[in-house]
Amino acid sequence: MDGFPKIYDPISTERCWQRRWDESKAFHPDPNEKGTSFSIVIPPPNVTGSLHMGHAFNTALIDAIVRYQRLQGKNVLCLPGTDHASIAVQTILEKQLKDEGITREKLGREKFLEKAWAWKSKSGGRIGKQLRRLGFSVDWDRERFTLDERLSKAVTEAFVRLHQQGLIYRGEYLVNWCPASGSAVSDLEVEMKEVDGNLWHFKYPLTHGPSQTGIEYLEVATTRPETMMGDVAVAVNPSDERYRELIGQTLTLPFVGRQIPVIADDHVDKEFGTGCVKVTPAHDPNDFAIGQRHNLPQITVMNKDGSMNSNAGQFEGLDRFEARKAVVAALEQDGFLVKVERYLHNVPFSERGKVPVEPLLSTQWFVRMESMAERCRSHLSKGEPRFYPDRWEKVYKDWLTGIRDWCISRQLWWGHRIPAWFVVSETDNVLTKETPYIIAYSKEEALVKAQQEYGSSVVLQQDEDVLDTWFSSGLWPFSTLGWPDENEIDFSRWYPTNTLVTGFDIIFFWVARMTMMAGAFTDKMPFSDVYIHGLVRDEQNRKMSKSLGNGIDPLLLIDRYGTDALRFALVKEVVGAGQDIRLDFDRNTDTSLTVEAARNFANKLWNATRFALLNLGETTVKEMLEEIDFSTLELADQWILSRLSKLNLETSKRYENYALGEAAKGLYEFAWNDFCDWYVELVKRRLNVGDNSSAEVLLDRRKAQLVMFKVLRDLLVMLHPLMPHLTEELWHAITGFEETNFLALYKWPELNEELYKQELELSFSQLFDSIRLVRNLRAEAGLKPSQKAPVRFITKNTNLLELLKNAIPDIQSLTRSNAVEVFHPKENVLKSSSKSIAGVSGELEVLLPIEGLVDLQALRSRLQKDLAKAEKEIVSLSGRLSNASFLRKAPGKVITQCRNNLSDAQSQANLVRQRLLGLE
RNA sequence: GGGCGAUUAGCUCAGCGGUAGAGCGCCUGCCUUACAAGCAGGAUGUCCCUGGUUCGAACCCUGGAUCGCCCA
Repeated sequence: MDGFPKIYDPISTERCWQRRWDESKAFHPDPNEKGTSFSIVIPPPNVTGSLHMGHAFNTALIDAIVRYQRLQGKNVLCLPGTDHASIAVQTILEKQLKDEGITREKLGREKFLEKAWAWKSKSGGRIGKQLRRLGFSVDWDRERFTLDERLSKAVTEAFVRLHQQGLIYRGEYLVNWCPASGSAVSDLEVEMKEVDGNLWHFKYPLTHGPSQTGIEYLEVATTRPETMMGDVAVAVNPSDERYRELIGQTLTLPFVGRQIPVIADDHVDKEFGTGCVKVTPAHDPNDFAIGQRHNLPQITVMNKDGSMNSNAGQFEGLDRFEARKAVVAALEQDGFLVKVERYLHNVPFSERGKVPVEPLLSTQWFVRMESMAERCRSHLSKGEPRFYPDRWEKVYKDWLTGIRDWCISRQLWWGHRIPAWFVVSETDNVLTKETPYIIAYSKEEALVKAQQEYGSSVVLQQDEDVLDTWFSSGLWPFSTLGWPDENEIDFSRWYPTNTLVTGFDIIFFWVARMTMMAGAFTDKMPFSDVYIHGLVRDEQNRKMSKSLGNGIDPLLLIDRYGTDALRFALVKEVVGAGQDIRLDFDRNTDTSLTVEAARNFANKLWNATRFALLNLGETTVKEMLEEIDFSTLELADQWILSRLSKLNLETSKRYENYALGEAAKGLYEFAWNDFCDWYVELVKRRLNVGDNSSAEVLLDRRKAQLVMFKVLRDLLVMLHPLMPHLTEELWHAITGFEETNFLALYKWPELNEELYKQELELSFSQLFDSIRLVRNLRAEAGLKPSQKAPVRFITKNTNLLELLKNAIPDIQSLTRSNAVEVFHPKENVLKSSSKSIAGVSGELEVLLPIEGLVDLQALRSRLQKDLAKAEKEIVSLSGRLSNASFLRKAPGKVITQCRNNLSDAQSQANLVRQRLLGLE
């Protein structure tokens, strides 16, 4: 067994199979092949990133699903790729440029993009390598990147079509402006954070002196004093008696001197502050709405870098936060500041830029969402797609209901440039809000169109902006398969895809965008199932993130424990319904007890296989498995095959229903408990016979070998989706490496329901209980494991009696007894052993006749403990059984069980009492 | 303000109407020739609180507490 060391080395094994799968293109499906299709596109990782635990988790789940489907004989495509992550890449590159002392504007668009591509190919390659180390069974030949030529073509196509349908428009609206990245961002890229700030109260004096009732000024409260130069009105509630007489009058804005009207608007909350609200339409979404209702001007007081502009008068040039201080100081100095309150309020932050977002008026491109969302809602009402766990369906649906338009333009360079050409010659060669534009597939087409409309001397200028990365990601399930060319064979073969597997954090960003885009362009939902999983959290239950620096590098754990161990640990922890999982990790030693346990499991399987091979004999496993005859097997063989067939049924159900954690646990328990702890131990006696034994004994050995290999092989297949490398290695090992195909491309074991024997399983669990009882007694008696001792069973239960009699050799070997006897109480054989150690379980009495060694006191207290337990049970059970309504209303099955349990407890109590008397 | 989830053994989590479970950790004993990354045995719980439904509640329903997340 040179090639089979005692300890499994995952590193070399995993590397070997990864290379072989890769080189033989094992996961490169042929679209022309027969069979049911199954397809998954992976959530494209950010091309700039490196692999984190979230990817490892997502990969473990997807790979389990696709590997399972392959074993089911389907024609499976699992398509990998990355997205271009506009803002992230650009942020990184600009930082690099800054360190070199230049700006992207100085460098120029073309040079900048060259750098971006160079960086992409470096970092994209890294992601690919890392995904390979996870053993991800994707088709690398079909790897895609959102900026690929074909995917870019799909983006243009999508933009053009949406525009034709009137679903894309351009306009000046209040958008979320991120001063850090110098771009607009969408609503989803804004996160609200509670901030401990101030509420400043100011006086705005009435322009024409005191009112009839003597009011000289209105007091307004704001958290953002720096925007006051953009105020165009003060609003009060029309029903507010305090200010009714002032409506229509004007106030004079401090510093600026502008006269602004007092207006009435129902949306003003009378109770909040003074009931007067300053209205700044160009810097606040609510004020923007008020401004629209009252036809107010919009005065922008900031530049796009967050500094104050000329409308801010004396504050021009200051950064917005410096301006806040300066404005407050100036107001105070001039006597306009009434008071300052501490105030906890929500501030919108840019998710990427990590700075407060500035609501800013700006001309951008938008997608009209309502009709697209409506189409999705209608699909959803037909169960398309179906969410696992289903509660996420509600989250998805709620977001689609009352959806807002999507700002898709970004003032960035890295990305898909918007296919819009402005006819600047129509507006004196200057780009303005009024400049007409042409949407086209190419510059040439745009020119032709423009000339037709505006004459031959037009001058065109393409929009500088790019599209939101999620716009292209929204096309991912079909752009990767060849769309817009719907005749593309991959598209017709694998679209729509089957399952999308992703974290709940991107249901809106990505899942909903894909369904909307797919609905619009393919008239189908892009996948039938959405399997939503949780996030991996750190040992303190925090979300792992780059900015916290609390991420755990999966490769660190892979190097230490192996990929399969990490994957199995992650999946086994999933179990429940899309709950977050917490991974323990010791940062000082880079160790994880959870992953270590999974590694130990891998080693257990390795050694179970090692044991099997040590007992193989001369024939090959292949021959062996062909000769198996299920009709003449020993009871233990039948038992393990019954357990195995049950496992087969349960496990395939679990894989189908995305209950992967349960699948993992079920396989773990079967492998470790049923197979290793019981079956292998039982079978050792039968294997451990000399070659010149009788024909009957040799035949029995043969059967044991057969069954052991059958079970092991099926187990390896079923476990393969979760631990692909180890199982591939062991599967080849037990076939003597004669098999040229991969386990990964093999087939799921056939389910033979005739092997399922409920009665037998019950008997064996009784047998195991009996054995455990003996072991327990031996331990209490202080017998060394190596010390042989006799054991006697006494029971009046004839079934149990038979069972134990038949299993005498097994009991002997599993309890290290040198003589096992089984009696009916009528057979009066107990006299000499009244002082032996005894235990009772139900109707079974176990005696260890080892007088002299027995500690009477210990024995008595043990029996008393048993008695107390049995008596407690008797009280509880007889209480229930004497309850008339229980007998009337409870199902017969439960009552019968209750009666049986009671009679067990009673006979146990009686037996224990007798034993105690015998000790007097 | 609206919604979702969690709360079970020291830790991480299963169980979701019929006498409380697993893994890890802990204690005791074992190098029993597959595995000490192992084997055998053992200890450990007001199943967050509160009412209610039920013959019976960790599980279903009221109300509440704490923690976390999403949306406004």
